[in-house]
Amino acid sequence: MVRRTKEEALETRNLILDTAEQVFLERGVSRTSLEMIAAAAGLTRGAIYWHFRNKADLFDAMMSRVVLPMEEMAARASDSDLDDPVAHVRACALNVLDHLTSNPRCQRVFEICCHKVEYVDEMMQVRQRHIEARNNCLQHMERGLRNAAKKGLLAPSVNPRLAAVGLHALVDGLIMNWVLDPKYMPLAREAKILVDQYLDQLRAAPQKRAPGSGALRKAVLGTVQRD
Amino acid sequence: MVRRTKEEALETRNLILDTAEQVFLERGVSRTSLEMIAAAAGLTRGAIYWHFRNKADLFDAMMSRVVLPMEEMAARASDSDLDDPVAHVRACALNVLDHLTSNPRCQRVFEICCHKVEYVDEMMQVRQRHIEARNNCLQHMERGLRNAAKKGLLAPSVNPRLAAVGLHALVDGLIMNWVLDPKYMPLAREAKILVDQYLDQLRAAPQKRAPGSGALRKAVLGTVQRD
DNA sequence: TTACTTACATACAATAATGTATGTAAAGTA
DNA sequence: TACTTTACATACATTATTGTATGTAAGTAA
Repeated sequence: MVRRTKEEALETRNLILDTAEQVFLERGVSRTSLEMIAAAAGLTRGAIYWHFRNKADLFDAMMSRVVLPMEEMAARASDSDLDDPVAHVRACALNVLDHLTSNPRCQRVFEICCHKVEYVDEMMQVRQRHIEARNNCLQHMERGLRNAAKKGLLAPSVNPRLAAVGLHALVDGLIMNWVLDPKYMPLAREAKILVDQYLDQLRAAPQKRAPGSGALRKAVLGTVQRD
Repeated sequence: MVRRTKEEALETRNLILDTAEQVFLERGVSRTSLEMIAAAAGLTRGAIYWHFRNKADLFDAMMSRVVLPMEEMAARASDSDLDDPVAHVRACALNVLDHLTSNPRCQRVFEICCHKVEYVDEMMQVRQRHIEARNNCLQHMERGLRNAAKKGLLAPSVNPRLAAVGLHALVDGLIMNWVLDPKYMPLAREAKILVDQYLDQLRAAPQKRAPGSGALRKAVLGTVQRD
């Protein structure tokens, strides 16, 4: 291999990351040596050690390519839709689902960080990052629901924190099970129905119903097909 | 080490499994050598190779100590409560939660198989077993809800399969997030509330409400504390 | 053009883990 | 009691992987 210019070096770096994704997915992070990645990319370990300090650093870079854009999405989502908090929460959840189902790289990396890596030592910080992202998401949802409650959009008996925990667990559970086995169900479509159902239930209190919520409920449930 | 009798050999086997649990939890499955486990147990690799073929076999045995009892639980649960299917589904979900929160070994092994192992090669069969168990659980829930629907216990608009998927994802999501970080919330207590809330919503259809369901709903939501 | 730096490839040394083979003392058995 | 088997421990050979050190040709700046 001959000497490369700066742009070509960046291409090499991306090639390494792409290849690492592939090989990690096939063989798991622990069982892939840097030699395997290098060979699969048509390079040598020298190239990898030039761009990354070691396997953990490479893994981290691979994660960042997926996580950073998603964190930006979340940050942008915080600014909008301040007038209808429930719609905002809904949009957030559906955004994540949409992004996941439409982005193959995201799917691969999710599969890797869910089932192809062990969270010990240096990897523990990735896990910590995951926990913090979740807590952020929860706080965000809770604030949204709390605002909605203040505007009288929710049943007065609804506990915003618990409702947020429930919604998050529902979405997270759907995602996890879909990642585990994509034949599980058509994620984007059915998750949407379930999320709407869940949110509608928060609105449709027996005591006092927001106008139109019944209609929404009926419409939502009406899309459900028996098989 | 001197020669052991049969019962003592069984003790040795259990000691190996207990120790493996510990070390896998601390260092991850890939990074633990059989030498580490042996040393931590005050034995040598010879003992491990006598009782197990290799690390995968040892891992499998460790899993079985937790999974087999749970599968038995599930099998027993299928026989009872045929008159009130919804209560049955509820009991199933809460049983799992109760078992997990009250059984430290179950917690350790869950943590291991969720975050300390990579599902490749021989481990793929463990994953397959997980998928099948989930599908069984889903089918079981769906049947329960379908029976409940036949008895008029559910809103007619409820799709049993989708409702089962939702309930399962909710419980699974709660468990996963609690395993990820037990500080997350008091699992047993709050999950119970959310499950009841979810099931009550299936009953409390706008069109036609089963008698008493409104009271249940109110009682359930009433236990929610604002913090 | 020279001198320096970049972007890799190649070579080397050290370690660690695995599976198997062999050793051994006690337990079981006839 | 003598033999066989069990339940381990010990020793060995092989292989894989890592980090680093060094080499090198091409780009880049003065």
